[in-house]
Amino acid sequence: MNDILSEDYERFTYFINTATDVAQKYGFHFIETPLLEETALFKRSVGESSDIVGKEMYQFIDKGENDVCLRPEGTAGVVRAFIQKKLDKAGGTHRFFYHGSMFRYERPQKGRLRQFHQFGVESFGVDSVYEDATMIMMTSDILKRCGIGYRLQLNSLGDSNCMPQYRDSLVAFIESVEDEICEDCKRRKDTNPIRVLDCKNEKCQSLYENAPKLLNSLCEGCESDFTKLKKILDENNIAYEIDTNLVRGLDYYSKTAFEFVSDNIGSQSAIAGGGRYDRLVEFLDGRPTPAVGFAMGIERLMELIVMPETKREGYYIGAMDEEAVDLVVGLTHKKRQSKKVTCDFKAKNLKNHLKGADRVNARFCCVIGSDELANKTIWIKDLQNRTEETIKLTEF
RNA sequence: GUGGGAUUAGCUCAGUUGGUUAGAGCACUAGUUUGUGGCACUGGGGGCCGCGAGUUCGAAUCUCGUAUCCCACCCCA
Repeated sequence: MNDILSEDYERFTYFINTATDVAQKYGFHFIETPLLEETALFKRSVGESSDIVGKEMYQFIDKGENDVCLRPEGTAGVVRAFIQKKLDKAGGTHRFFYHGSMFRYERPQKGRLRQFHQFGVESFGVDSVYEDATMIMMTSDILKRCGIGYRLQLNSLGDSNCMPQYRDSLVAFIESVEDEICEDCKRRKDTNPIRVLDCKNEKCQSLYENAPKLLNSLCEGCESDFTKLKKILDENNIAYEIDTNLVRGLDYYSKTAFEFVSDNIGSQSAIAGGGRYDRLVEFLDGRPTPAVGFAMGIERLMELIVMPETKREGYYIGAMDEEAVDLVVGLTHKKRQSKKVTCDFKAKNLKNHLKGADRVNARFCCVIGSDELANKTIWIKDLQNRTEETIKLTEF
């Protein structure tokens, strides 16, 4: 759990605004879904075998005996809303983006919080691999506009034609070496066998060199889509690495899987992840609808965002005489109808007012002292150009 | 769920073998000319030393418990 304020808030909103602008340029529309959903939704979509559902959900029974939980990710809720609004039956394409809090009960560490924020995008109704490429381009655009460097990792997970077959052959392979692999891998064999491939245990790794490769087992359709995707990215100058071990942790992904990683933020290096999930809508009782999406973890991006230079803005108004304070307050109220104004209620000398104006990064420092009070004028200094003038109050 | 580290001023941290009134830098506030900013100088405010027990003449310091945070594993954004 983390508070977001001051400079963090500046960065946070800067990211949301930038990502929103990019998503809108791609023709996506904002969608807001509830933080609370029925637990069953995530069990059916994310998958019972995943850690997220297995042990990381903030789950409870509410006063109406409903089994609910705070959403651990964004896609399931958006798909639920998509189906509930009968957009699956309406046909056509529907493109959404969202941002908000997600909750996972895990041991916190750098870049991993129990309440965190994601910015995500979901596209429904487009089965073309061009849409997959578009998702990657959008992610890349957002990161670039925020000045964030990244590596893009790419894989294909196959579809219902080729994936189950591959899974079986992999499990058979694991069983052939089961006596020699680590405890974690033995567990993974049952929960999520593909995960064994990126086990960090060296002994396991050497054993798995001979394991069947997912990319060699793709069916014709998946194979040609993957080839096409790489071609599109090449032609649009988006660099990528093929990572045959890249497996999305959520059960609903198929075909394209991608992950953007940063080497500069500690061990939690994934800053964005996504892929295609053509079967999810029908898993949740909608009409079969191809879909693809991605999500970005905002907290992980925070320290990587390069903020634009802040410019001096607005006015600072202060008094050097107690008698002028009331006047200054009135002027501030008037000026605030159109400008950002900071007002200091304490009478102090000019130097302190100038310091104060600097501190709030004001463009103009306006001061009324005894001379100005007598002459009904106000002294104004442009702190950027270092020019100054004294004008009549009626002109201020 | 497993392992390690930390907790002293608003922030980053010193603090000797246990010994007077617990320090520094930054930040804040004021003054250095009732009139010129980012710098400098001088002063000032600000601490349940995470919390609770214990040992001791005496604990920020030693012991135990507890809470919180951090880092890593697992997994994920």
